Amino acid sequence: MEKYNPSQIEPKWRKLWAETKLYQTDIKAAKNPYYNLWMFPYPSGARMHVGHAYASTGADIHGRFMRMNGREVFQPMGFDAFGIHGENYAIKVGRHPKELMDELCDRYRDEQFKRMGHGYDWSHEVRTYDADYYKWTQWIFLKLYKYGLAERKKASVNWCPSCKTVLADEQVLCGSCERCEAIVESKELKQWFFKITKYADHLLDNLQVINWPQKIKVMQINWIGRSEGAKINFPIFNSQFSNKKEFIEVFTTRPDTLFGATFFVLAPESEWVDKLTTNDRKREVGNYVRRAKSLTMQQRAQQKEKTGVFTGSYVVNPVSGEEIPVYVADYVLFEYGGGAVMGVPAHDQRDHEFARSFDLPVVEVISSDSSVSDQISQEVYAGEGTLINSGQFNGMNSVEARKKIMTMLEEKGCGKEDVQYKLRDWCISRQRYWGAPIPIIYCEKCGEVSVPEGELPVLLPDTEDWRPTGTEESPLAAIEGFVNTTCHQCGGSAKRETDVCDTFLDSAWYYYAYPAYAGQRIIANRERITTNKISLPVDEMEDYPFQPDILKKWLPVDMYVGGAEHAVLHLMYTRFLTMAFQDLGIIGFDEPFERFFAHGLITKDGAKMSKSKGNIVNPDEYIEKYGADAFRTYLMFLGPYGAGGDFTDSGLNGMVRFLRRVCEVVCGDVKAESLSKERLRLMHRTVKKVTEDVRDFSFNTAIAALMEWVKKSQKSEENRSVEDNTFSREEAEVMLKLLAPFAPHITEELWQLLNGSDVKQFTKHRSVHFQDWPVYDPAFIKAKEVTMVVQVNGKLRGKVEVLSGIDEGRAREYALQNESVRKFMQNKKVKRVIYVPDKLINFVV
RNA sequence: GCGGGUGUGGCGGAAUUGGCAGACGCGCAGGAUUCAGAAUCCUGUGACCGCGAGGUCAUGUGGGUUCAACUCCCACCAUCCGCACCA
Repeated sequence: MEKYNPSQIEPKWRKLWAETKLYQTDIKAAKNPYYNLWMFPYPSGARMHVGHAYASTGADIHGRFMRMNGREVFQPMGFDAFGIHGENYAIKVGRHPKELMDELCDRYRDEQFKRMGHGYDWSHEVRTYDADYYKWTQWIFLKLYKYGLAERKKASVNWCPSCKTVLADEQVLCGSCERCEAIVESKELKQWFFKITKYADHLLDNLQVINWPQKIKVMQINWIGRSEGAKINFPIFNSQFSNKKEFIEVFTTRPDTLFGATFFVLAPESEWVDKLTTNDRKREVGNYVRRAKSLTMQQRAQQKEKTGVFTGSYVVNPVSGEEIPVYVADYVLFEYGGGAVMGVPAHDQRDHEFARSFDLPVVEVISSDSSVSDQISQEVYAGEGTLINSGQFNGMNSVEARKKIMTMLEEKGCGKEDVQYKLRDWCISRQRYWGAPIPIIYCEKCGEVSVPEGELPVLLPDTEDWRPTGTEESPLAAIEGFVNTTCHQCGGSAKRETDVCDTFLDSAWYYYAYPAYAGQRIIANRERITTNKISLPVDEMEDYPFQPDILKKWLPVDMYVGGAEHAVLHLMYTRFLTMAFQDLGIIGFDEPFERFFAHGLITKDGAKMSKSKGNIVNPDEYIEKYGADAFRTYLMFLGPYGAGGDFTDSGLNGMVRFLRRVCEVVCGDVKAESLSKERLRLMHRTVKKVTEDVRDFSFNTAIAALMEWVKKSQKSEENRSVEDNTFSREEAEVMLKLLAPFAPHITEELWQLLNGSDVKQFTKHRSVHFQDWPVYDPAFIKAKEVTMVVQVNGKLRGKVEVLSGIDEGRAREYALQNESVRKFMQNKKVKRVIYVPDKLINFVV
């Protein structure tokens, strides 16, 4: 091949691959299945981003590698195009979401993803806004509803004033909306929730058995936020209540500090506030609560000074018997631990700040066991230590005291062990248009009724008034033909739920749909569910989208590649859903992804890419100019795939140079028929290195090894003597196979040239992508002669070539033949010799 | 504040897990080719001293362990990410 011409060969091969259905997997017949999945993208801009190209390329390389290692790889693709991200973009450009998403998905697929040369099986493409898809999203909602995992309840929820909808906790980042960065407000609204909290421990425990990056596991652990402690009852001491034995419950992780509780604080939203406020303090407390409720959570957290007001009431410390004042303060969260806190100012930073503001007594009850200087440096000691000022528990270690105090409380019936979680239920209602309608109706007589499964999907009505209203109601609420319906139970008039599902529900189950999806629809299955773990008996026959044989063959997903930013969003929701599916008896496993790999992010010229900086990398331009192979390989060469890298335009030239050199080296006239030991060693070493690196997602070093191989063999003895730059046939085949996952087009072209194949007779078996991955022979890797490093006092003083495996005495002899070494050894006495066979000898003098 | 990560030439990054620091690539410099440029090829490229052979210093900073430290330990600094009044 004279010239490296990607613009000619790349489209040619993509066309042939499509025509021969090279990447279509036989879902039913596959014997050695491997489900390789990449987080499907959501179109939220005119074109695909370079981040999509980067992430998808790494996943594709993994899939190709597994295929060449004998697995039947299923690598589907689709679009997460239902939901707020796409809708926000539609609002921005003033287009109807349906029309826009059809256009964008087609463009992303046909003009962009297909040009990357990925081995996707597009015959199973999924789009989450297809009625055939969201029918099953609604079906999932109904299943969870039926078994008590979905419920409508009034709660304090996050409201994004810009997106005009509520959001789940996970979709609020540092007090701002995940999508538009507006500051989130809190509102008391009746919304639909999925009970993910029921699975808190299951989600936590399973982290120990899945092969996921530690980073993601830690984020999930922190998000679930399991705390072990106690619930303690504080009796109310107040003239208004003197006759009743009422008490307030608080949660604490430190019951050992109970003797140090000198005050009591309620969250402004707590129902106790009204009950406990004495008449003379009603006005002041009312004002404070009103003000607190008007602040966003972020504003509350950013206040420098702790604020609050006295309610006029007292509660009794259950161990010391002291009456302690009850305050209302906005530093106490209503959603956590019952919205009340016992104030221990000596051992909690926040309580200490509050006590200082209100001149409340500080009683030290834990004495630090560490040195005096440590104690002085810390105002508030939150660590473990010895109990003081704590009655019969004095002198006891705080860890032990914790248990003893809990036992005592339990015996007295005023407390018990308890576990609290930071995790809250998943709010899935959205007051938006572009989502799956929640399949529930409200009947005047029967109340809340689910839509019968046979009536699914509840179609999203077409309308021109689809923009968010800001009235706490979805635009669907204004469409009478949609809202008004009849109750299928009593036949009376009823109204539909008008909110739609969170888009994270759409994406929480898409990988179940891929294998079941063919010809744009899910092939449903009629099955009797029998293994239901949730107590309700299930005896009906019903349609469901999971065909047992396909499920068993393809799921769980073998490898999932995606961004770490979804750690507590998609990755948490989808684990929850899988666990729920198992408990519902519709699948037989509880983790969706056996392995997950989090890719890094790319920067441009050292800076984060952003429109304002004008440093956006548009993949199309680079593919056009350099070809997909060079672009792919370059992206993977930037840095470790898990860490990302920095994109510079000039770097691509180097990759084109490399691919051109590969063409030269593979297609020149073959001169070296039998390879020297050195050349063989080089080849086997490269196979080993590339195999291990690709297996470990170390794509950058795998490419470096291939480059090194080309460079070194060009300079080897054979080539120098014949003044030629070619590989032997064996080397050429191995090179093409090793490079094939990175540069699929050019390797296919060269493979066909090498084998003199006729393009018209191209089949799977003739494709380089269906060849067996090369194996290396360790016997060839081992060198007869090795370079031994000679050190004197740990400093490099010389190198000698020695036979591999010589003993220390011989090594010593060789080493001392080196002049430079002798110079440093002169007039010195050898105290010690350290010998590392085949590597190094060090004389200590 | 808490949790996790990272820190190596002009730049992106290597280093078989304690054993030759800087693989590979970009960039740069010199040379070949060319009327000239582009492209391509060859050579060089951490810093400092030296004409040279060679030497000294170098992996964020300071200490330590070791014959030997980018790698292990302690302290600190910088930076990125996540969480953030979770009792």
